[in-house]
Amino acid sequence: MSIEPARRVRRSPEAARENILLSAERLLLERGPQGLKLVEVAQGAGVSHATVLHHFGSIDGVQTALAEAMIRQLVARVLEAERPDDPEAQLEGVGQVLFDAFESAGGARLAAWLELTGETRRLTLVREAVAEVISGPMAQKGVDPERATNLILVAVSLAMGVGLIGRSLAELVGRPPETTREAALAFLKSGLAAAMNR
Amino acid sequence: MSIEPARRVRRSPEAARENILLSAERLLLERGPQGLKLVEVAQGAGVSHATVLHHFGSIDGVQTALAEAMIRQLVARVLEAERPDDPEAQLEGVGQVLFDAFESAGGARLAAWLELTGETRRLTLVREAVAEVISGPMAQKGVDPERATNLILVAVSLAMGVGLIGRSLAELVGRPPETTREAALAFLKSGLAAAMNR
DNA sequence: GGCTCTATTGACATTTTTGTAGGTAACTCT
DNA sequence: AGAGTTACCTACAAAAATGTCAATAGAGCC
Repeated sequence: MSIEPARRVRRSPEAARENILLSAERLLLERGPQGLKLVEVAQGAGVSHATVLHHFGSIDGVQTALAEAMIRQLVARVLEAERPDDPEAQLEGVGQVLFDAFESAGGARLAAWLELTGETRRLTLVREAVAEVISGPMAQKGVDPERATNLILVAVSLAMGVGLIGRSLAELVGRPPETTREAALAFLKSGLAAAMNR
Repeated sequence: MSIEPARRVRRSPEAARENILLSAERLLLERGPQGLKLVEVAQGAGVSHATVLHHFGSIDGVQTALAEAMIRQLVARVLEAERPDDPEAQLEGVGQVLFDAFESAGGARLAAWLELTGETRRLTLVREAVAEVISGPMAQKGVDPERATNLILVAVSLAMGVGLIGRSLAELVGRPPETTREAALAFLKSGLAAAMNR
């Protein structure tokens, strides 16, 4: 019996990259930064590691591309909250969405990873998103930019912290995992309300 | 000229371990989890990498020990805030200290690292610290345990987020780096006040 | 069908990282 | 001073991870 050469799947460059990045993201999320190895990424994507190199040049290339892709996702997700025309409803939902974004799809873990890796330069997209919120719904509600900025800084930081350690923290003190998130959301909401009424 | 065998420093096992962990911590903080290599740790500690293995068995041993040591530090730092006998003063300073703990000495980065690595089991110490605060100053001020827990969850998460991305975030939107921290602290303080008065 | 283009791959080469073994030297105790 | 203990080192070995290269095989086009 002859050895069958494995049947190849040939993708478009874009599809190939996306496929690989998907595997990389999965790995990053469930194994941590340490688990981002060339061969594992390749395996998870169902291709040889040479293919990964072909598309990204090096393992750093993969990291960089992954970071960019994830950030794009994160920002897009947050900005979706701006859809409704009513600024009131927008702000109502903004906290919700913010928390979702950082909690699901590993947003917080992404940010933490970026920080730990020192790749904070890559965050231009985030700046733009923040600017958009400040000049958008915030301004419409008459919050002065200074205060609006502060609020956003706090809200994002909080979402980050909650997304990262919220669940474990709650479980650690014997509460259901969503407790942190709910408490934080309530806390944020009351703070927001206080800031708007003046 | 003869080759001088390098003069050896002989430490006690404890001192040796501490020396090595110090180097490891430095590396973790400035290079990220990826930078925690056996030889680099050894170099930074001024010993051969074989010595590191002698004391910790493996690179994982180093990681584990480091995590434990750092957590111990973090918790100790937070609990220091309980020194003053006056519960009012305690709560006044608790936010401050919490933020310090997570910001300086890489507390937030440690926590993030733990999360990303999935070593969250190791956090028993944290649970104890939280319990202590709840049954200590909080109870004395008459805050019911449920609400106290929620407050702590939020405060810790916030401190975490601020410690991790606070500075970059502020700079990202063109503010001085301490802005996030100050805003968060103010936000937290007003929230705390609200929670106490009822 | 035959041609071109290139995504894909296996096999090899290199570098990095981790781990092992045996001897040496610093310290303590008698 | 001599002996025992063990932290420490150098040198070597093994494994893991990254990267190179030439050949192969899908897919579109003539």
